Amino acid sequence: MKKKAEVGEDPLNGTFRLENFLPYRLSVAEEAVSRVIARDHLAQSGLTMPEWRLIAAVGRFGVISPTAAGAHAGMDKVKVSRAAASLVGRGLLRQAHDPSDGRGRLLRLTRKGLAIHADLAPTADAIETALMESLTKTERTVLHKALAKLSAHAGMLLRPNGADVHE
Amino acid sequence: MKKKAEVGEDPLNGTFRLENFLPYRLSVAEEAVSRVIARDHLAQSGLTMPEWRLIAAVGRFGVISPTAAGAHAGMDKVKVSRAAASLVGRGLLRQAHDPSDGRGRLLRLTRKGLAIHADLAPTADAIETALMESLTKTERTVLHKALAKLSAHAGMLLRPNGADVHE
DNA sequence: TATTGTTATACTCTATAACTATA
DNA sequence: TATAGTTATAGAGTATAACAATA
Repeated sequence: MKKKAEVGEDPLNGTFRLENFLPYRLSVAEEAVSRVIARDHLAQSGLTMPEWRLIAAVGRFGVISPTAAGAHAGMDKVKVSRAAASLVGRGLLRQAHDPSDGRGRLLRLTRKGLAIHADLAPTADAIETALMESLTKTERTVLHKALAKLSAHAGMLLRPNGADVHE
Repeated sequence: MKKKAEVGEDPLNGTFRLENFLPYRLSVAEEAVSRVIARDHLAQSGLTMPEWRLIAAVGRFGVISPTAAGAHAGMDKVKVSRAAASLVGRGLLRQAHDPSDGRGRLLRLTRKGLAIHADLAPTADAIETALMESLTKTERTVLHKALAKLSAHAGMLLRPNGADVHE
């Protein structure tokens, strides 16, 4: 009787190591980093990550449409719309009609929003510095480049067409 | 009257570039990669990411406790418990009582679960290969190392104690 | 007919804590 | 009292599609 043998047949043969799997490591790193930011910075300001990103995008350009802001912050229009509504409610953002297009809006920060934005840049620098401390100069450079390549490549794999790996 | 000047005072001065901010780039890369996996692999098997990870952990060790599996898959006990319940419901996982500790459980894959696990390793290799294609050998090596360092460093920053950046 | 933006819905995830059963 | 695991609950995030107004 080899019943037991069938069930237990060398369970280690397909030695796949989750901890060496790039997507897993990416996910772990991303979660750890997000957690630091959420706890040490967002929590105090009462901002969510999408709100924080929107403030960064609007603050950088001064006046910008929701669509353009979303493109810069990696958010779709629904997320932008909700983050904007929330920020308006807290008096950090102003939404005006675009005089040149009746459908469009123009976003700009209020004085309160600008104050938060002014804080945001040095805070982000501090975060980045704190995180980057653990890396050598080469690692920092390569990491940035590798992440950019990975994002682009994954994005390409995602296209409905080129989607197939084994083509 | 300098009202206008106050509101609009050089909005570009704190030139913080979200797209160069490491946590943002990490998040973008992670999302893109997750999306590829979810769409091209998980969707077809009907597995969620936690379920996939749990199968990987159990499949690798053959027999393992939920706690130990969670430690290997980066999941807390609640997530493990839910993923396990779901996998048991689909006939992919078996939960037995730990004879040496009445509180503990022992997880092992069913034959069906083993079949999925057997598929999982080559699939993961294909994903990894497809993603890594875009990187040079050096970039791959450095990326792995940098992610490990970053995770560890962020984890350290998260400790209730050492939490302070400016100590 | 296409586009900008808002709203609705349903689903997944996450975090916390309460709970059980053992130790 | 502490630990292994389960269950409950509420909050936040996500995706999708339906919708209104305008182009």
